[in-house]
Amino acid sequence: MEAHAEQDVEQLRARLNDYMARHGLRSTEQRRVVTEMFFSSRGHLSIEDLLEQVRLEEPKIGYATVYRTLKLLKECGLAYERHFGDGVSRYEVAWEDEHHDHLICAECEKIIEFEEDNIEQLQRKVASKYGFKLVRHKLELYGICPECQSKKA
Amino acid sequence: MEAHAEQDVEQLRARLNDYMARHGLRSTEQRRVVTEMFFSSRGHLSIEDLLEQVRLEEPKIGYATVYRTLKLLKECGLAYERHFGDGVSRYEVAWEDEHHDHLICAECEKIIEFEEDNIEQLQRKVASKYGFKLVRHKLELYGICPECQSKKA
DNA sequence: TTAGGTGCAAACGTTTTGCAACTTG
DNA sequence: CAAGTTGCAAAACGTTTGCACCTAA
Repeated sequence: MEAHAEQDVEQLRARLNDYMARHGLRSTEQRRVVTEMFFSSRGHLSIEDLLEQVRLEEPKIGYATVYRTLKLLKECGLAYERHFGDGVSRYEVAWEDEHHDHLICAECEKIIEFEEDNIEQLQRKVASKYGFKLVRHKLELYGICPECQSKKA
Repeated sequence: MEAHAEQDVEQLRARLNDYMARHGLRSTEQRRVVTEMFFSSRGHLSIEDLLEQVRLEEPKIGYATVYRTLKLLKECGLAYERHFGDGVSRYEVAWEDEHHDHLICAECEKIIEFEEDNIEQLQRKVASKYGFKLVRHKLELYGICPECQSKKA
C-alpha cells in the first residue's frame, strides 16, 4: 500500500468542494485542517487519533468539529466508517479507484488489506440475483495470523 | 428461511448447558427465559427487542441480565453480535450448520440473508494466501432493493 | 452454606446537540 | 449582514459495573 499521488488527493478536494458548493457549505480553516489531515492519513483512524493529529496544527480544535467534519465526509462519500468490535468508529479515506477488504487477526488485531476481484464479481452476481443494485460492500475475514499461530504452538 | 427444528434448539441447549457446567455457572429462571426467547427468535435482535419479548413472560427482568446473558451466549459461540451502522448491537443465533451473509437495502434497511459457497471458498483462498487460519467472516452487501428502485423511478 | 446471579441505579465512553460567539461569502 | 460554523459543556445514547439482596446447587 504505497502513498497516494497528489493528483488523487486533488480529486478528493475537488469532490469535497463540489459537494460543499452544491449545499451552500463554507470552507473554514478548521475544515481544511481536518480534511487535509484525514486525506493524508493511512489506515483506520478514530476520532481521537485524528483530533490528536489535527491539534498539532490547530490546538484549539474541539471534538465536535472533528465529528462534524467526518460526518460531512461520510455524507459526500469521501470517508468510510468502520466498526471493528471495540466501541469506537474508525474512518478510512474512500479513494476513488481503490477498494479493498480486511483480513484481521483475531489475536493481535493486525489488519491486512486485500483486493480480490473474483469475490467482487460474485458479490455483484448475488446482488443481481435478488434484484438489488449494489452500492457498496463490507467484507471482513477474521483469522489467526502466522505469527500468532506459531506463538501458540 | 424456515423455522428451526426442535432438535436444533435442543442442540443449542445442550451446548449451553455443557459450557455452563464446565464453568460452574448456574441455570436460573431468568437465564432460561432469555435464552429460550433468543433461541426461538428469527433475525437480528437488539437488546431492547429481546428485553421487550422477555418481559412479556418475566416482567421483572432488567437490562443488565439480558446484556449479561447475551455476553454469555457470545462467549460460548451460540450468538453472533452484529453492527449494522446505527449504534446498536444486534444478536443472531449461531446455528451449528448454517452460515449466511447479509444483503441490506440502503434505503429501507430490509435485510436479506444469503449463502454463497463460491464466495466462502475464495475467502479461504485469500486467508491462506496470507498464511491466516480463517476463523470467521463478515460479508455485508449494501444496495438498493427492487422496491426502492421502482419507488425512485 | 457459598459461589454465583439478579435488579437497580450510578458510572462509563462515545457521539450528538444547544447555544452564544464568531466567520465566511 | 445573513447564514453557516465553532468550541464548550451538557445531554444523550448504548453498555457496563458496584452493590446489597437473593437463589441454585
